[in-house]
Amino acid sequence: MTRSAPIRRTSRTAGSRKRAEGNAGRYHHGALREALLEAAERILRRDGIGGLSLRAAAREAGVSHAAPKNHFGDVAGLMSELAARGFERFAATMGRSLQAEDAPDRRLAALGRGYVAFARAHPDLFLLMFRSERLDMSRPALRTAAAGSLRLLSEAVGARRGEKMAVNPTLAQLAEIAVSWSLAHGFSMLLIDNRLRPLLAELPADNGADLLFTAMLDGLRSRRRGG
Amino acid sequence: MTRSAPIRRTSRTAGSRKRAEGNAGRYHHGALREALLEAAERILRRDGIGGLSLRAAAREAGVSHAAPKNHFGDVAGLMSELAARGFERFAATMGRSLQAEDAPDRRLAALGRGYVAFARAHPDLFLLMFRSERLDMSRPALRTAAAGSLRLLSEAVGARRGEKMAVNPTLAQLAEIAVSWSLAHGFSMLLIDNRLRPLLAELPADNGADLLFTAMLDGLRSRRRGG
DNA sequence: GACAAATATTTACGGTGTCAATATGAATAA
DNA sequence: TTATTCATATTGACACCGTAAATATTTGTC
Repeated sequence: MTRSAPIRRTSRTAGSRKRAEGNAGRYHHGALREALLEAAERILRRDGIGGLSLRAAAREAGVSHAAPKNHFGDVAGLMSELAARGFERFAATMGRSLQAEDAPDRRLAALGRGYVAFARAHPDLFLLMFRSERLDMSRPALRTAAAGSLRLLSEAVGARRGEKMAVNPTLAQLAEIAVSWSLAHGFSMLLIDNRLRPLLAELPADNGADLLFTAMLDGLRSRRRGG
Repeated sequence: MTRSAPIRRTSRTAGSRKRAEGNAGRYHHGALREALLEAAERILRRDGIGGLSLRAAAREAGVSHAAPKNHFGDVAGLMSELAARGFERFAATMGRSLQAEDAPDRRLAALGRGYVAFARAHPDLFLLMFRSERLDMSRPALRTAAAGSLRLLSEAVGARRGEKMAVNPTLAQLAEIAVSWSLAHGFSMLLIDNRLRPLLAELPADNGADLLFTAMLDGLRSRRRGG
């Protein structure tokens, strides 16, 4: 993730640079789109998904409440671009998890752990990424980014099955993708919505979720051997 | 001070019944709590979760926007009571699914199908039931109703394992509960959020979701036998 | 009938998204 | 250089939203 840090130079030397990066305080911000996305992500972390609004992002970025319209159109636009970035980081997280393993079945399990780890590390971003009613799924950036994450899963499943994923996947392939996805997604959702508390209450407080998820995968594996 | 508005009286005969059911239009509604819950559910169906608000529910019930406060306190109160009712019907749906089967493993599968069927039949109510940020999980009605649904699942898993669920469940038991729950929940969420579209595009349009979910459960069963 | 408690309304405040009108400045052409 | 055009930002308005305080009305109870 090589994103150049936004240098907020408040000096007014600024010269005649195109799209200066640190125009805070000027009438034309210069890099407002980027600044708004960063502001929105900051809000998401600090105040949760309930605190994120167009006006809040504008306030956080230090511009007027209507300024975001030029860059995102409406609130769904901002949310969707933010979600798209989320999916990119999501895929990166799972990609790193994959690299740590070699055997195909272990790689699929690692993908699942990466899925859950991302949801736990960025719960509100994760919620936003899957809150369709606040998103505009027709946005190319969002479509592409979401599709990228799905491809990761699809290929990991194909590898585990020792099959190459063709244009027309079989029902068994689709079913295994759906199983893996539903398992990781359901666990993540229930976990960050605090719905697993009754189960986690029976487990060590510090790493109960990890323990439980590992036991879930182990249980499925032992089933395959005839449990 | 002469205020013109509050005459309203639509001239029903309206004897002196206590808690009459048809008090619409009177200053004291008589059964406003119930009416608000029904109004809210109607809105949820008609306008989706984005259209549901305290004021919208009051409007739909024909009372002033501040009237709900007496019965639910705040917006989380209304949402939570609505979610509690949702969980009761949720449990009833899954209970009916259970009754249709006899063998424990088929009963667990039926529970999962009931889970998904409810989510598809009442998508916005289902979303609300699991949207923790808009709920007050400390409300007894909601706690109780949610716990009831979980107990259904817990017992179905216990029966499948041929074990009685004790006060202190084992890790393997917890793991199987979490697997079943995560699977049904993740599939439901992804389905009603339209995230499974890439997968369903490869399947018949009319019953692709059923086909896929069945294939998922079959895949897991065949694993147990050594696939 | 008088009075207290419950319930509903009105009014007000600050928050939200979105739109239209306006202001500013950067880029471009003359 | 100067003039003009166009993208970008601000301002103000409107209709929603949740919540609170003050007020009005009805019900229930002495």
